[in-house]
This record gives sequence, C-alpha cells and structure tokens, in this order.
Amino acid sequence: MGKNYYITTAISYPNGTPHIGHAYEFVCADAIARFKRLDGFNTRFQIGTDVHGQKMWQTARDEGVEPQELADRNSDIFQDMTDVLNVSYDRFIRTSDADHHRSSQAIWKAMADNGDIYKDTYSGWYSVRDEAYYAEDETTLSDDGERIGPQGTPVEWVDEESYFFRLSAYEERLLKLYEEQPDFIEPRNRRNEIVSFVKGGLRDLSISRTTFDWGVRVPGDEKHVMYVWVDALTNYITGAGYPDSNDPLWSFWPADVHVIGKDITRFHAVYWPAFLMSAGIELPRQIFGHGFLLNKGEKMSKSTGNVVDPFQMAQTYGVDQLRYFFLRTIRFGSDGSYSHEDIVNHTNADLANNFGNLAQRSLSMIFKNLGGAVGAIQGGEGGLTAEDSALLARADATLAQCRDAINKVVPNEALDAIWGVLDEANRYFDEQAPWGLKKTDPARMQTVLYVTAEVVRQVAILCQAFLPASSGKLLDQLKIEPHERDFAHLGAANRLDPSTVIDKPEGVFPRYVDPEGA
RNA sequence: GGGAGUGUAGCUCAAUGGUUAGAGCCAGCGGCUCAUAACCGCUUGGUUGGGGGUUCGAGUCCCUCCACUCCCA
Repeated sequence: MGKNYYITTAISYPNGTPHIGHAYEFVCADAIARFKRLDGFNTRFQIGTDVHGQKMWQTARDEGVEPQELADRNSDIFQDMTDVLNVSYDRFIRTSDADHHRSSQAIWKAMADNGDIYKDTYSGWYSVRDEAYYAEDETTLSDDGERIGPQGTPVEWVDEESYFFRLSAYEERLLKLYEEQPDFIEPRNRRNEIVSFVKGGLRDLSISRTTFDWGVRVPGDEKHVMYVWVDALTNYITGAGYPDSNDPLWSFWPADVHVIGKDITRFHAVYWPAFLMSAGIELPRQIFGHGFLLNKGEKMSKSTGNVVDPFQMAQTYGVDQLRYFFLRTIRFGSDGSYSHEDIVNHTNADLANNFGNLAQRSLSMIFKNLGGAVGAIQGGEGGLTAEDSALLARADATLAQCRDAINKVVPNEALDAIWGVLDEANRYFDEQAPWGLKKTDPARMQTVLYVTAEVVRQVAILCQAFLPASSGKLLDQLKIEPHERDFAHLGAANRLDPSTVIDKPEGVFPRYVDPEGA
C-alpha cells in the first residue's frame, strides 16, 4: 500500500433534505478521493451528517418526533444520495454514533486539561437558525418588532450558564499558522478573509448549552451539551479512531484536506485548529472552501422556488453526466452557475460527441473489420508513425497534468487535460482515416485502430475518478481486468494487450434529447 | 463604515508587464462517411466596465468612478 491520504467533506446538517450544493461538494471530494486511490494512495474518505444542535431539536419537536428519529430519517436520505451519486466514501459518519460521543468527550477533556475551558454565564442574543451568538449592536428590530440578527434570522435573549473556550488565547498562534503554512486555507481570497478576521481580535467562544439536551454531554457536567460545532468538527478525528492512538485508522491523521463550503470556512480555519492546538493534536494540512452553485446566476433559496432536487437531476441527466458538469465546468473554489442548457450542452458536446463517439467509432471498426481482435502494432513500436507516437506521448503525459490539478484541488483542470487528448485523438482518427486504409493498407488500418483504442483505454482509466460508472463500462468493453485499471497501468509500459478481442461495442454516453413537448 | 475580490467574444472561462488578447460552447460555410444528426477544417464575433496616469510597452501596475460578490462592523 502507498502513502496514506485522508480527505473529508463537511458533515451535512440534515435539518432538511439534501440540495444540489451538497451533491456538488460530495462529487468533487469523491473525484479527488477516487483519483488518489487509483494513483496508489492508501485513501480514506469520510462524509456524514451533523445531527445535533438546537435546530434539529426544534424541528423534531415541531414534527412531534424524537430528534434521533428525525436525524436517522434525514441522514438516510443524505446517505442514499451519496450512493446514488456513486460517492466512494469509506465511512458515512453520523454524530450520534457512539464512538463519536466518546471522541468528542475526549477532545473536550483534553482542552479542559490544558486549561482552555472555563465556566461562566453567557448573556446575549442567540440565533437558533445561524447557531450563532450576536452582540447587541449586530441585531436590529424588524418592522413587526421582532429582533433579528445580521443574517436576518430571529434572535432570542439567552442568559445561561455556559462553558467557554479560551479562543482569545490562540490569536497569535493562528496568525503564525496562516503565515507559515500559506496554503492552510485555500483558495487564497478566503485565506485573506480569515486572516483579517483573526487580526480583528478573537473572543472566547461559548461552547455549551443547557436549554436543550440534544447533543454530546459535557463530561462531568451532565446538564450541559456541547455547542454543536465542537462536536461537529471533531467528527474528522473520530473517523480516524480518536482518542485511541493505537487504532490503525489513527495513521490517517492529520487529514490532507477538509473540503467544505465557503460559508463555514471560519469554523474550520479558526475554531478547529484552535481546538486541536489546545488538545495537543496535529492540525489538518489544508482547509479548502469551495464556492456555491448558482441557478442561472441566482442564489438558490426556498423562497424563490429554484431549489433543485439532486435525485431528480441525477435521474434526468444521468449520474456521470451530472458529475461531469460539476467537475468540468466550475473551477473548484469559485462560485459556479448551472442551467438545464449548460448541462445538456456539455453532456452532448463533451461526453456523447467527443469521448463517447471516439470510443464508438474506433471500437466499431475493430469489431466490424478485425472481428474484434485488436492485434499488435504492425512492426512493433518501431512501426509507429510520427503521428501515432505523438498521440500516444500526449496520452502518456496526461497523468502528470491530472496529478498537478488534483493536488491543487481543481478537478476541472484535470478534465481539461484529458479532453485535450480526446480532441487530438479525434483529429488523429480523422486524418488517418482508417476507413480509407481498409482497402489500401489494412495493416496500417489495424495500427491506427490499435493506437486509438489504446488512447481510449488510457482516457477511460483516468476518467474513473470522475465518471466511474461510464468509464467502467468502457473498460469492460476493452476487456481490461479490474486489477489493470489503476494508474500504474497508464503509460508506455502497459499498453493495451494485443490479444484482446472485443465484443460489439455499445455507446456509453448517450446524447441528451429533450422529451417531446418539453 | 472598514476590508477582500470580481468585471475580457452571444454564453462559460484563459492569458509571469512583452508579437496581432486566446480556448470551448453556440452560429455560419466547406469537407468526410468509421461513428451517437456524430467527426475534421475554415470563418464570424472584443473600445478587456468608464475615465485618467506610470511605462519603450498595460487586460495585467497606480488613481478615480460605476456595477456585482464575499468577509467584518
């Protein structure tokens, strides 16, 4: 096994059902996880739900069910969605899991032992919906006399005993972290925001509540439950076996990257490293805050009714088609826009016409003219023309380009590189015109078909990270054994086996056609 | 109010201060017939948000204005 690689998404708050933004995050993280796995890393990928907090408690109460019941029901839907989207998680954690309670209590104790937790009285305005406290001057009175916070959500006065975390003591250490490890927060502009936030001064953080009991109990003081973010963030080390340093999973910590939405960067880039420093635990290597998906350039919200159901989208366009759209057309880290037209255009132009058709036209010729037998390159490697060699060299070089892109957490650039190969392969196929060679030089035709099939093989292997189901089907058609599908089988050292005999090929990327009357 | 960004072709986006600002999609023309109405070639398309400045040279740096986004208050 190769080096360890640990990647996580944020854990979703299952107060409602998943929306397309969740799907986007899961798919992008999955592409990276799959890529690392194929590239020989001993990879662990965690995803899950954050089921605690006052909001869940209240929603459950409103529905007349137990919080656990609500948590289970909605977490199931989130987990279903990750399965539908072919997301290859190793663990789907739920913060109600027993080991997670143990882990959260352990980190609490570690922080307390370090003298960073003290009990005091908290007085102030609290927004249940934001899970956040606000100062008086951050709130306003709405027209109907209700006090609302800066996000426009109602706040209520609370005056309760609470434990506090000495966040103020970590200001300098955090700034030092951002400076010494400039890629701790990516992309850059979010790093700048966090730096200026911390420079503005940090206040101690209220980290427990007594007004409800849905959460992880504070060790030694049962009437308190932990502030939801304390236990939520801890999920990342729970998944690595914390606090049991003998657990084999502990070798995965520190995580290589936490993939999160840009809205929760502060929790991950300020609170989380402070908690870990306090508890004496290594810090994750990187926090990557991705952008939001906009519907035709507009924010999605329940009030405008433009919220799209990811299950429905997967059904309509196909899972790999949806994954492709997310991964190719949006630079991870920037906001992205989607529309029906955009998705259809990319599905047809890139998947069906470019990749799908290249596979189909080359494999069909092999099936029809060679009885499915791929055959060897005529004359061995020395029999290759300059055009053949150039195309193969380009395909061979693609893995390195993809690695660069994945290490920068920009999958779209990996796909740009792959599609560059496909463009060239279509051009090559056209210029070589094997259908003309059929009569004039059948041996040459066979070499052209071999070279093209080899490029299709390499592209399909690379694409497994992004389009797992379709790529798998293509590799099936090429009779590539499961153990020959990782990245170690790319490049000149492992060409397509000349003894391969394929069956009648079938297209793996259908064109999207709008239903009649739509 | 303070701070950080963004603004480039109809659309989505590229361009260490350095030839004539590029690519994909869309559109138009031509070619091909292996293939999924697919593929290949060519073409149209730009006052780089406006104005000013620095420079031999500015999409890029500076000032200012406009529009939008985000963070903080």
